[in-house]
Amino acid sequence: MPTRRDTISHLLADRGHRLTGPRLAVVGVLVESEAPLSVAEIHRRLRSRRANLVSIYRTVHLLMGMGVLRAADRARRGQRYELAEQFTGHHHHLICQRCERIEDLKGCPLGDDVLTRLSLRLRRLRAFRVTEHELRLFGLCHECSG
Amino acid sequence: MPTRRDTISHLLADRGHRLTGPRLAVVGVLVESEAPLSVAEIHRRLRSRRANLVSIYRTVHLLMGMGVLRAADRARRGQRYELAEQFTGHHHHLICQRCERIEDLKGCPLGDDVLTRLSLRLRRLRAFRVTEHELRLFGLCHECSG
DNA sequence: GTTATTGCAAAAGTTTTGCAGAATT
DNA sequence: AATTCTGCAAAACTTTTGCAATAAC
Repeated sequence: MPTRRDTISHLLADRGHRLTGPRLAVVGVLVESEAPLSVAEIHRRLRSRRANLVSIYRTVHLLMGMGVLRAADRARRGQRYELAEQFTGHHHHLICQRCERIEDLKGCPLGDDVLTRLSLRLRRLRAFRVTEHELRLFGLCHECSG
Repeated sequence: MPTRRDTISHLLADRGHRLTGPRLAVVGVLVESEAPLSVAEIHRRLRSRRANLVSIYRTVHLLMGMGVLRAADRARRGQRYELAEQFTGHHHHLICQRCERIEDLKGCPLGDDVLTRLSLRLRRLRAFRVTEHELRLFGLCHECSG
């Protein structure tokens, strides 16, 4: 059974990309990690010298283009802010992947019951206390899907 | 009935903050906006001259500290990346608000049925085509809630 | 041997900080 | 009048780009 590392290496090779030290190192770190990592964190886990920071950026972009990686926070240009829910009411977001428009979706597709059960379960099983949640629906807005 | 703008102005004043031009301008833009805005976008909407970029940053931080604003993408230090779901399986994230640890939550609290109905509804009513979704549960991890 | 890839240097973009002058209370 | 707040300048970070040297095929 091939490891995910091997699978991704072959994907790279098959598409004509070279299997270089920095690329394999970055893939290795991402495969081992149980959580999303920033470029700086990848660099740190490589003990700073198996790949230059710039090469990590380039490798990450290459892997994103191939669909092997995805960005956990997708804000491209700067953090975005909105009024707290005491002013806006509870809502979530529709995010267009093409034009980056963000629309509000009032209310909550997760019912109160689902949320309550989920919170209880996470508290018991993982000792995690949920205080807030956020649902983001990605896709194409009415302008971009027309 | 007081506008949200008035409510926030009074909150500022009550806590001893001064009601200055730049602050009121930033609050005004955020109250009017139907979507989260970056600092650069706020600046642009103010036609660049009612407040300096630096003052917008400071106002945003002030309002965040007061609980009036919240950040839509919460990554503090750089974008984070993870393997695509073809490698990890469908999952969501538990995010600790204290130590910023991110844990995976395998599976999906939104059932297939909820998701299907939601997608259909958004397509019909808003012409939005959902292709992906992401649920983030914020709270305290087992280390931080102990 | 060819060509893609790396690493350095440096630029571009975002966010933070220090400080003197301006504005609010 | 007393402070807080602003704007400028400049620093600290994160991310991107150009180019010569290096490494993969």
